[in-house]
Amino acid sequence: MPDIRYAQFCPLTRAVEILGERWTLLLLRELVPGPQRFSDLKARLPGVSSSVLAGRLARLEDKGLIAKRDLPAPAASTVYELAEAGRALRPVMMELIRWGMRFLGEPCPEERFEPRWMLMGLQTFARREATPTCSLRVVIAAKPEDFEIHISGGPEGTDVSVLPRPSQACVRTEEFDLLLLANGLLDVGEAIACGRIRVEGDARAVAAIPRLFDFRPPPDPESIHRGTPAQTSMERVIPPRNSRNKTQGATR
Amino acid sequence: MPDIRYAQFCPLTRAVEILGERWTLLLLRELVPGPQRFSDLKARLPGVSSSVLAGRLARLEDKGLIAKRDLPAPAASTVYELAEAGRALRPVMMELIRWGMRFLGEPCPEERFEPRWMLMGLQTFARREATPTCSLRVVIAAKPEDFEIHISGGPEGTDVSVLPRPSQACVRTEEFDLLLLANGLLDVGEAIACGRIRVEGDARAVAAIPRLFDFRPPPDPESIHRGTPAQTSMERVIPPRNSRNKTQGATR
DNA sequence: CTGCATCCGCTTCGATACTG
DNA sequence: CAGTATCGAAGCGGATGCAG
Repeated sequence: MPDIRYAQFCPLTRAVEILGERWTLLLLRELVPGPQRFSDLKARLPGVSSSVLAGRLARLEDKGLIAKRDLPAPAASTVYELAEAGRALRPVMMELIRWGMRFLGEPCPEERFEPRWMLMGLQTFARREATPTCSLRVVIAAKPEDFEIHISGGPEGTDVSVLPRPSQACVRTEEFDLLLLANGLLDVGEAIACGRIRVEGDARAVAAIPRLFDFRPPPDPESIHRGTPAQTSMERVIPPRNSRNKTQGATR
Repeated sequence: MPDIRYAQFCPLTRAVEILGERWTLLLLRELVPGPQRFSDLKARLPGVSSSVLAGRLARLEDKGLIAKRDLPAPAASTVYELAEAGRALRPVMMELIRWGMRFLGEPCPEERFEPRWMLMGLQTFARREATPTCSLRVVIAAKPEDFEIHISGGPEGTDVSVLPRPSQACVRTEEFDLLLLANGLLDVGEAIACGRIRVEGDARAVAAIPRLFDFRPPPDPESIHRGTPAQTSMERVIPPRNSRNKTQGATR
């Protein structure tokens, strides 16, 4: 399994040499909430073949993104978990999630959805200015097993985690309704009224959810500075040199 | 050229469906400093085939990442430039550059280097706390033509741009010596003394370069919170359930 | 000369089967 | 459960051709 090489001395090239293959980033995303076994990964990545998955895991372990660990006591199995270089990908994934939101659209009927995929999304769009006063446990009902997300006040605003927190309230949702609640597409009171979500404990913790997140994309800097965005580029306007003429060495 | 589809309702999946193919992100990187023609892109991306490049360009235009524009007056040619969704990739690229720095290492002899690849790198590692007092024009000597980068004080600390700025000083460097200067691997006085760089104007602008950038990677949050990073994961420790036993529906 | 389209040999991928 | 082996299909790199 030879490495992909672009033969460029550039940090972005180094990154895509490691991350740019099929499945690689999605595989790493699966390891963010916690360690996973080979079969867990294969089951949650529909369409990936065993050999490709094994190859990816070996490469990523070799590069120091993930580590293989043997479970000790009862479940004698091996799990894969993020290593330091893999954990350092969090800002990359969050920016990819922020950017990818504009293409999310509506879910196609044949598309899968795993509740854990919301974890980093909620972390990405959590407002740093807003801190929840009540700690909330969210149970997302899912088919093989439920998935829990804890929303509480942290040192840097809203804290979203899978780690257990003491919670004053608990809400049970289906599918990606938590996402709809967070960006205001699903009204909290309405969802409670029609039984779409079920709340126990302090209901204000659930009512506060829409204020804790901000899904709006950042403004385009080009449309701020200049008037006609269609005429301008990101940095320079045009390179009007045609091929190699006499102005070759002119450094102004 | 059918789209890559992972059949997952997830913003990260949407992002890698568009960006995850070979060459795509490197192609977009080439458009960051300004518009480029088809042949420019093909020349600067060694190894890419015409058909793949044409396919990528068509797809990216279709998705709204880039736009095709016909040059008006003398050079009757078409150029590709970033559109809004392509410009919005800047944070993604910067985080990929920040992450990829740990794998940059030394340049292999067969690896290419383009001065423009340093632009976003310098922007990524520019310290927000430090603002240069003198504006500096950097001319990087390159083979087909030189490349210019302007380092000046901006509203958000150090400003690095290809756009022309009024400059109090000018320095001429070779290859990636600007990178070495910025992270302190090449001493300014020493480089001047041995003729490796040539300075005109206020020499303090060049001497200030190492203070304007910080290439250190951010600390691993895991190694801060806990004592034994080898034993812990990013979020949860282990999922010790073995296959499907009776605890399937227990939500604690 | 630029901007592709076409063809060809090679690598990679996806699906299934098989094994320790 | 954790992979390895196999095989047809698709994607890719390189060369060539061709229209504007």
